[in-house]
Amino acid sequence: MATGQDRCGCRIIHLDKVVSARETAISAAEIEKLSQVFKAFADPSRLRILHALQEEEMCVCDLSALLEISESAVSHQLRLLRTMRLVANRREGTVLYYRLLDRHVPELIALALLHLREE
Amino acid sequence: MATGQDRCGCRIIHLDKVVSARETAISAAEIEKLSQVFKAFADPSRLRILHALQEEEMCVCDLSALLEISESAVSHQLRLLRTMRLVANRREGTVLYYRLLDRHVPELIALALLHLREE
DNA sequence: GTAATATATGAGCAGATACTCATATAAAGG
DNA sequence: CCTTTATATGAGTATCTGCTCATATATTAC
Repeated sequence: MATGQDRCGCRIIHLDKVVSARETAISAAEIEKLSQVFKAFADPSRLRILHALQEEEMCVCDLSALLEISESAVSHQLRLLRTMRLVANRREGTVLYYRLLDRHVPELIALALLHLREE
Repeated sequence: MATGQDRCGCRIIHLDKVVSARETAISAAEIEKLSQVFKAFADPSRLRILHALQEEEMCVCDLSALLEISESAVSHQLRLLRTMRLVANRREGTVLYYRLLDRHVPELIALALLHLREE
């Protein structure tokens, strides 16, 4: 494991802090996944989709009308959310109804909103 | 307010759902701010910085050593987090010590981690 | 004052991202 | 079978982002 001192010009003032931070640090793999979760929430269109689905399942063209963006754009975002396992769909004829797949989604949005509103 | 029907090719299958979703929708301004909050968490380097600062305040070069990225890169990320009012600093001589400015930061990270680990 | 240290900041660039547009697919109706 | 409807998907593109590199600033030591 590199200490950081063996790298060009990389000084450490408080080695103890760095060492103890390394001990409690989240693994690189988990950090990567974590950042992708937040990335899923880090776009206005996806946020609005996730928030709308909190109330009830909706199909692509309804979401398109709600957000006032193209159905293609909605579909692309839904694919990303599907890949992230945040939403799932159910087919009824030609219509696909999307729903939230995870109870943490509303919690994360609510917590972030709380943060905003306390500023 | 546009109903969505007056736009080229924008169909609505379930008008009732769209209308009720519009009623409970978060305002555009808040959606924008919300997405920026999540964006602040949506990068591995920033996540690691925020997580490290949960334990104790740290200076730029310590964070640089911890993350193994340049001090300039850390400084740029810290500026973003400062602008977002997620961190603040205190000067002691030439050293700037950064700390978390918001109690929701650890909560958001913990909640997202919980989500990950329940998969 | 000058030099050194710790950090900030602007420009520039490679990669990521959120859309558009055209095309493909899947189910239902005829 | 062919057509329509609802959605998916690939390519292309403009914008955004996270870094590097060079330079600027602020504080301390001399």
